[in-house]
Amino acid sequence: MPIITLADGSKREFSNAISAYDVAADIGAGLANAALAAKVNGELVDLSTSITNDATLSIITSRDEEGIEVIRHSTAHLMAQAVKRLFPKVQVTIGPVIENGFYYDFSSEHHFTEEELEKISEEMKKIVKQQLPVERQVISRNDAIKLFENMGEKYKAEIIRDIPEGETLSLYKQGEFIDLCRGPHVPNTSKLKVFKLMNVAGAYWRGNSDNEMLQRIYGTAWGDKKDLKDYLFRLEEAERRDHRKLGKRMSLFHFQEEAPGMVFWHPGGWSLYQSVQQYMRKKLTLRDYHEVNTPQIVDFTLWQRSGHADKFGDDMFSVESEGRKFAVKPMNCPCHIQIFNQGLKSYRDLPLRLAEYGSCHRNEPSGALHGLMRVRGFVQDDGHIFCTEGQIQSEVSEFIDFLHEIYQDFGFTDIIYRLSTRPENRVGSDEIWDKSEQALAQALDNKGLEWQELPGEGAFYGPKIEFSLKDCLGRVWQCGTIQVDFSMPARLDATYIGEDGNKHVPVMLHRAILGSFERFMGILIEHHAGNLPFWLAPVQAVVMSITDAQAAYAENIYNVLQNKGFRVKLDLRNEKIGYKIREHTLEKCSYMLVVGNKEMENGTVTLRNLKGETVGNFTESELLEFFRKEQSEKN
RNA sequence: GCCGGCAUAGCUCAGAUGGUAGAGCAACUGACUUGUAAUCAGUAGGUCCGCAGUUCGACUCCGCGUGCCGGCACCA
Repeated sequence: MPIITLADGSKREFSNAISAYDVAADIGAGLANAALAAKVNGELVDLSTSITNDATLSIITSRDEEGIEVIRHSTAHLMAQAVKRLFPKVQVTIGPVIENGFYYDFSSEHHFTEEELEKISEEMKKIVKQQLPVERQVISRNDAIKLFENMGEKYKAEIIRDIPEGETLSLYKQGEFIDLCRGPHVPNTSKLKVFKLMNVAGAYWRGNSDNEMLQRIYGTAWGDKKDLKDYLFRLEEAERRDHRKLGKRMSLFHFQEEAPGMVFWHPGGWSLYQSVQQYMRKKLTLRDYHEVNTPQIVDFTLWQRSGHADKFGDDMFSVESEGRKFAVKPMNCPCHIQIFNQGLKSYRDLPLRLAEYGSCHRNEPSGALHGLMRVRGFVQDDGHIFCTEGQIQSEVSEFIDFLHEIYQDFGFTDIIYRLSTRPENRVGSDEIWDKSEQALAQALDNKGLEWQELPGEGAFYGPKIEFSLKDCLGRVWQCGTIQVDFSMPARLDATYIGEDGNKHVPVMLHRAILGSFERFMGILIEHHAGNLPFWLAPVQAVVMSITDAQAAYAENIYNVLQNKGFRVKLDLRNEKIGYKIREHTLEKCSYMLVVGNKEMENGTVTLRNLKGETVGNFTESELLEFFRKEQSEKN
């Protein structure tokens, strides 16, 4: 006689075991119709699940986040069924839910085309119309292996073989299609109405590049049509922010074939770059960093000693001269140790913070290049903190505060924190790794930050915290980082004299806030959709005249602003004011200063911002005051 | 690097089935002296990514290369 407690706290008693679906039907036909899955005692299950004992129950519909996930998961199965109908030779592999949708990986000689996505989509709609019930069935591991082998699905069989013996597995069957799956799923294919297949891509079996390349079809699925429409609209909006498009339109930078992955910065882009760099310089000084500069090209032996050549030798650009092999530096840390090593250091010198806007080159795989986000030539806001073991905690903590301050100033508050721990290929003892990982985890916890662990993703010399931001399409890019390194200083003979009069090896913290300037520019451009805040805008103001009569007056205002250090342009062209405004708006110039006869008579300018609002009429001194205030917000 | 796609004027893009290219915007010239997102007219502009090949003939078809795009893998 199960007593079922519903989400609203009400209780219902039933005389026999009852399915979640029947409870929904008992509550109301509308709910039964909307029901996709159920949550029994907090566990997400199929609607067909039979409830035999007292339990709490909530019915999951497309209004619940979990309901949407069930839809996406079931839509992945639906797509696999359609693919198998159209391409019987194809083998299925896995089809998980991802943010905003799902994918399914197929093994197939035949390569799917974009047009075939249409056909697959049509077939999916047919299956929806057939209203096939989706049935769960429990099966033993051995029977499952046999079943899929008989179907010729060797990938599924392989997946099951990797599941520990004795575990019960579940199958889901809809019509002729059977898939191994944990579930839960919608009760019937008729529930899957709002989806769109997005694109085809290659993906390695089990994510390993030594394995076969499968074909992945990405799709999106939603609870109702409006949500799908909104999603597709958001995608379009996002594409409009793409830094590669804006960079071209605003003439900030370009790439060309002769220098793949390396940026040609145009005046506007370089202005932005310089604004960011000068801002960082001020901030670093306030935090007791000392800026240095080290060679671009350094003998390969140094990279061998540091351990980089072993792991990354092939990814370094190298040059040869008089029989010596040099590497174009891929990073700055070994060079900073060389500076540390000059002269005897005392514990009193620690922590010693060295910073460099170090230009680095890495021969990234061609397929990895992506606009400004992933390049071969870049500059880091790099820094290395040499300290004692006891200073790690406070240095990391201070660094996180520093990073937050900087991100805040640039308008970033949505930060993803991740801790990458020891990889298989590494240097240093396990004790040292234990200590380093704990130090970083504790620093994050002390700040009350929510973080995620990435096991095995650390650098070869130490664990790291990664601070990531998202691009316009939701792709996550690492910008900031702090890494604990107990190994490299020893490899490169760094020592200091401790309180005890003996030599000790310092700990080195590798750290960056922006990461690479290039990537950060990309993120900045997308974050602001090109409408950079005043203090960063390549062109802060354009002075424009209505007719020739105001030319001298306009030029004077232009000169005053320029002499005060603002980035200004003058537009005296014989064009209509609407034409000039349109052009400078598209160029994303922060303020437009219009001068006509009215302004000339009153000794003012009319200020218009990028949103198209008239800010007001300003005299010369009022204007300077206004701009100074805008500028000083961040500097 | 791997799988797939793409590469035409400064930019955005048209150009079935092979017959050596076209629009809009931008540029240039001229007229217009203009009040808050496009004034009008005219002119010029192309090794159709590169290299080979098939063909009487290739922007178009085949091959190789390069770059870019979407993923995957990689990311000190």
